[in-house]
Amino acid sequence: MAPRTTKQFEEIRTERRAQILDAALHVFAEEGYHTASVSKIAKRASISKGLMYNYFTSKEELLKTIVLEIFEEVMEGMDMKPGEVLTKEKFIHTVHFGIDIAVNNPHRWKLYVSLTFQPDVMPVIMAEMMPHIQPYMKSLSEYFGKKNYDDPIAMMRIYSAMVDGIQMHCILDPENFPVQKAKQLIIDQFA
Amino acid sequence: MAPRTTKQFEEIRTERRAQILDAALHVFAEEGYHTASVSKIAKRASISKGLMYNYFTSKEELLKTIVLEIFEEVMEGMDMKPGEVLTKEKFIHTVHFGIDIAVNNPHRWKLYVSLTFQPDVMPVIMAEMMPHIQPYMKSLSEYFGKKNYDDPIAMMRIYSAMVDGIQMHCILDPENFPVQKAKQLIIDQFA
Amino acid sequence: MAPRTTKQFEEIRTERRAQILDAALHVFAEEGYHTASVSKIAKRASISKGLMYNYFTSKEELLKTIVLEIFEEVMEGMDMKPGEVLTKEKFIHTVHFGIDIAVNNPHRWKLYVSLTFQPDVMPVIMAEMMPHIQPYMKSLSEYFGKKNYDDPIAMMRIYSAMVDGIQMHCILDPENFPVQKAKQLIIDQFA
Amino acid sequence: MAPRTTKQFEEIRTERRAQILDAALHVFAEEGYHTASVSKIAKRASISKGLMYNYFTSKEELLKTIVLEIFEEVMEGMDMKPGEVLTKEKFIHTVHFGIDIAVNNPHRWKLYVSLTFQPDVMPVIMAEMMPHIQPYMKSLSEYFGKKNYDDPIAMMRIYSAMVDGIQMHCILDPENFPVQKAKQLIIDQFA
DNA sequence: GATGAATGAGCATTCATTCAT
DNA sequence: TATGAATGAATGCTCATTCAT
Repeated sequence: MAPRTTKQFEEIRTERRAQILDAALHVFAEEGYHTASVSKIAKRASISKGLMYNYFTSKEELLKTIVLEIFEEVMEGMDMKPGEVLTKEKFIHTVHFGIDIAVNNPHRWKLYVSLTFQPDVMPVIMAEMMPHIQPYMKSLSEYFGKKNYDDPIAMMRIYSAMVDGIQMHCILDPENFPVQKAKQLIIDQFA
Repeated sequence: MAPRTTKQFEEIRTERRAQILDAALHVFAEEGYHTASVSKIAKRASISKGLMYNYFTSKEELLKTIVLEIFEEVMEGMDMKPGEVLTKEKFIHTVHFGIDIAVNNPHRWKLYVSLTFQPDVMPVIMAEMMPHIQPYMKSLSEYFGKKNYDDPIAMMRIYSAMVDGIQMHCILDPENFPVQKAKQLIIDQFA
Repeated sequence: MAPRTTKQFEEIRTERRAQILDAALHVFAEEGYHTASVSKIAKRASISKGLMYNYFTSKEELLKTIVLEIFEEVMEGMDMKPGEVLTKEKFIHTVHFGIDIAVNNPHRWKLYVSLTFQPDVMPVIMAEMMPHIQPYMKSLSEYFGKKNYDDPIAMMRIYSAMVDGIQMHCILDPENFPVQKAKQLIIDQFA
Repeated sequence: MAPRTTKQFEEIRTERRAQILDAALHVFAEEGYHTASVSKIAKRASISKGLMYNYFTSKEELLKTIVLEIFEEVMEGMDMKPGEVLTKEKFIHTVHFGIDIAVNNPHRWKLYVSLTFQPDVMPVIMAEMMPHIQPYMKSLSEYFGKKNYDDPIAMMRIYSAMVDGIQMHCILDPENFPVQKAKQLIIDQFA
């Protein structure tokens, strides 16, 4: 019988990979990174534990991959060129996008935030992310500078904190949290 | 040797208990709840593992105790009677106190927040807390109602989210976060 | 495409086989039998794991094959007919050949010796070899008998032990071990 | 009830430790280091796997401990001061002792030799030992120098090889190998 | 009260081997 | 013939918890 073509193999791998990542994300979100067991992830992905290790070298790599994937999605969605000066429209788009992404990906976001508070897992990942976040924070500071705030960096920090708080509540109680109103308040306050 | 009096025993117990809780808090904060080992906690408290189990029935109980302790401290500090109608001064005090407590107890607070995102540990504790939080949220809603906001409950939620975000950033970057300015912004916005 | 002839297929098989054995030998020698993984062997032989199992039924068979191959090479090189009475020249040739084979095939020999000390793998192989070694040991005993040693079998054992020791050191430190001098000493002592 | 005294704890630990090392030695010798499982060692020592890790941090540490213990025993038994010039009597004692130790500790010695051929385990240990072996090799070289051999270092190497070969055969076939005769031959040849 | 030896279930990870294509 | 995805049993190791003293 003819062996599988390279393309067939690639398709299998791509699909399986996604399957595993999806399973991992859900199990991580449901139980937390440490409590989640590889067995459970494999079971949820309907594959054997061994196969998981054919795709990812460790439980930690699974985590890193998930976190970096959403991070890239965010950075891309923000669509901010390094050094770019924000217009009001762009700023407003940023607010909407930044909050919506948490609303639309509650699992991923929950995982992401929970990791921020787990001193043992994140340092490596955070270190990798920081350089990419810097320009975004700089753009924000400059935007606030343009608006004649006396301490634009402080404003940027407060703005970020408030958005993070809103994201948090969106995740923890998506049913009841008044997202739209919250966005409007942020925009009225900072834009 | 003269036998110890009951009172002496009690003193020893009280002190030991505090010793253990303090050790646990630090180890939890440094390594995260799951990564922290009972051995390490015992070592840090300079007692044996066995003795720890004489004071707390499990690692989880240690956690619960810590969380509930800070929770009680918060509720007490808020000093809000059920059904009480907030004055502006009281509201402002609430803002200050709520943020300061995170600033002054970063370890405890970090632990507290991280647990909020660990679905496997907290549910029990959260369930226990909820009834105590309700009246506080009600008081806030009513305060916002008095100020003629059209949806005071939504305001209360947004306010809470923003304060939580600020607390978070205070913990994660205590050096650089502009706490005072943030408080002022909150007060200007909501008081 | 013209179908391959039977002969062509055979050639491919022979070559592949050698390829695999060579890869296995090197990986075994570099990492030890147990540590070596089939994946690595396949990779080194530039074939798939599956194909390897088409040629050898197991990792252990790979090992057996390698060991038996060198064993046959040795027996052939010794060129000793069963029952043959050794001349001095033949004995000297035996010494040279026996030591040179280790010098010239350090990988194979190292593997061979290491297995001698791994009780879990060799018994089967050793059992298979023993009958072939017997006549060689007998010839040696008789040679020593002719030379009026009072216990020729003991001499044969001691001689073998010393040669083995020399082989060992040749393998472990080929740069510095004085092979020629060692051979001469053996010959002076026993021939 | 009175807690155990420190001395009692020490006794328990000393005994258990020996128990575990003994079990490990036998299992290693019977199955080889890699094939031996920690479970089996624990079972043979009649303790739980967990307890083993209370005494040794890893399977590898078990191995190191065993190897270093016998190594120290050997060095002590050789009783050779660094820089010491060997007398004939001392040299003869060395031969006897060096071979007897293998005869008397076949398990340990077998383990020791097998490791010499396992490229993945020993490097670290060997590196640690080398400095201690150097002076011993130097003393031997000097002894052979005194006897007017033209290349005393070569003689020392050949001597070592032969002794190693004899040790090897003593271990592999203790019943039949003529130890006494072998010693005598070595002494006649080199002393 | 106090100790730390002891347990055992659980976990991440590896790897020889099989099998559909 | 040839591939590499897939399996699953086994392994080293950890750690909350118990218990004899």
